[in-house]
Amino acid sequence: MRSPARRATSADVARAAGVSRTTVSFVLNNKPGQSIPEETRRRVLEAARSLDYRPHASARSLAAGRSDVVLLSISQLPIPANISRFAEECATTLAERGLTMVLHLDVQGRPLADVCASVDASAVVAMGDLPPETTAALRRTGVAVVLSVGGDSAAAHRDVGRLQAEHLIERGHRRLGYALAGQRVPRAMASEQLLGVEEACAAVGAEPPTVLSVAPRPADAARAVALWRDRSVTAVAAYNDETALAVLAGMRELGLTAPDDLAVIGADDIRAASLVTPPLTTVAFDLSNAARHLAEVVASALAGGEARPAEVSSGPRVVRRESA
Amino acid sequence: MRSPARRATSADVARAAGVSRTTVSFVLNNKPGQSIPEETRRRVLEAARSLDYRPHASARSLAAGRSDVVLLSISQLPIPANISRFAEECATTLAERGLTMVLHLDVQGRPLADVCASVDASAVVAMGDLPPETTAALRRTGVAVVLSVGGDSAAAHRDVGRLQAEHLIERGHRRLGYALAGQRVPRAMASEQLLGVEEACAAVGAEPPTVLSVAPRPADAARAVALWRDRSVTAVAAYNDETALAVLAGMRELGLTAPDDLAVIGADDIRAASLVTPPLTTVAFDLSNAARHLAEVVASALAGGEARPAEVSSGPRVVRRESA
DNA sequence: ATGAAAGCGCTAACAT
DNA sequence: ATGTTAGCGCTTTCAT
Repeated sequence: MRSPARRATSADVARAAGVSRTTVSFVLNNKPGQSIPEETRRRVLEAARSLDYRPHASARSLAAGRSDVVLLSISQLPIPANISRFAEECATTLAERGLTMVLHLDVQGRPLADVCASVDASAVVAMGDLPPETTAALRRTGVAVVLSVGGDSAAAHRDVGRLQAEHLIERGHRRLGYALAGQRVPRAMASEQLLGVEEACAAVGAEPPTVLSVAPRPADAARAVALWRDRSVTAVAAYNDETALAVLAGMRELGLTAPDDLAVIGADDIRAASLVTPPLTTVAFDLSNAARHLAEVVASALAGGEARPAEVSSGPRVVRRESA
Repeated sequence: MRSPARRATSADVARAAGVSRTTVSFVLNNKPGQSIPEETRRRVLEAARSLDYRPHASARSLAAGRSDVVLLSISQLPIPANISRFAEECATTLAERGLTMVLHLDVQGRPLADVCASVDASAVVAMGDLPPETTAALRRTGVAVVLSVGGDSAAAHRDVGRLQAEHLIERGHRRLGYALAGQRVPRAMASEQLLGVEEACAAVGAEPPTVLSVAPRPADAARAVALWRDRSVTAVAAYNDETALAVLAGMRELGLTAPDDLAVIGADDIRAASLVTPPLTTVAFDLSNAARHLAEVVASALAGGEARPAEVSSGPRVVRRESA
């Protein structure tokens, strides 16, 4: 009947180092404005290490009034590849600042505020838009920082759309189509991107794109393709690579091939993009800069600064392959 | 200069309802063995609602000795579609039991135990294997329940492999290949699946599969394909759909087509599988039953029961398309 | 430079 | 049936 292996507390560390708990707290959090002799500091650190001490998160945040948990709320499912990468980068950067980021799949019928309260998050960043009332609820729950990326404030997706259209236009196309994903998708993201396409068209005096929604099924896509060709569209920009793949499949069903019968450009650069025939031209966006930037914003906001929604630019670039 | 909008505490609720904090705690957690009159209960609930009261997670877990946070640790990146769905289902089921599940991307050079400590998780389930020392560290950190799915204990992937091979064998193939993903992947998952393939081969007296690793690049895949054909392999089972897509791309590079020159079967049924040419035959596995089951195990373990690693079966089935 | 002491908001014996 | 009380482990002001 062995003892329950109680976890080491700061009192244990204090005892082992022969100092008070206050001192332990000071050195472990290296509180500024204290002048702790190197020797003492060393003893404390050593004691903590040897006891494998980890502060009890709940006690810590109860006392301090804020946790160091950041919640990243994702509302797209399955989680797109670039968002995974974004999340990873965010987590890493935040970790460097002593913060812990975890993901939440915002697809269950459960108020975001509930989840935040349960994990005691002190910041939440949402991919996509956040309804104002949700933001308010979050604030009321005690979440200090609420940010959303890819929402209205993010110019990133507009750039993606612009790039897609510019690439197509450069290759001589004048009548463009835009393929909306036939599934639930953050409205703002899609419409920003479309806006970018429209701007690029307008810039060269071309007609606005013919917007069609295409579900990820060859048959559905074929219908859309036929429609575009009726309207003498010669190139289409798709909301994302999966949608672009669907368009390609639709074309195949009609015996058409890209880019000659219809040029197609996607967005995301998912793995499959380079594995199909013809390999899909797409706009890759590297969210990792954005992620690092965002993480900094969150961290400094939490540290007392202001939470400016941060123009998150993703530095999109076209990856030219063969479909356009 | 308005007040900081302090969050309502259980004391506020008690005051509003005209009872003690103990009573509030009892009715809010509906503690068994107490006989609270309906009237009192109603008053408390009403007060809580009107104050938009949410228990402070850290205070609660500090006092109770355990949080209701469950961490799902994922080590594959990008997050595969079926794992997203699995996670969603888990979260939903756990929520019904009052638990909150969040995701952790286990790819940063940060000990899992650290993260658990930071979010004060009382259970962690890992997709894939967990090194024994990690498990030990977790335990030491105070994590009550440690489970891993897709690890040694999960027969699920073996079934996937068996199904792949059986499908191929049924269609007359006797010399099989197996395509390992050319990237970091949970060892156990891959080897379980491979084991399934081997078993199915053995069952009909066929030679064991020729295992080759293929990176997600057409050129690399082409090399593998050539090798298989040298060895008179006529069909290959791939670790997942992306790998299968790569094989298909490699074949195309060699002017070969599936299933005639080489039959290919994937696993996962990702969206792109149905959008390529030829449409990819694959094994779909619905992890949602598994998820619900797992959630139950976690919940009851947390409630005092034992944490049996749970035979998580995913009910895989082959989705026959045209590549095999 | 270090320590004593007072909470943070909650739960759970124990009393009434 | 409800209230009193004592912590949970930590941070932080105020003394020393």
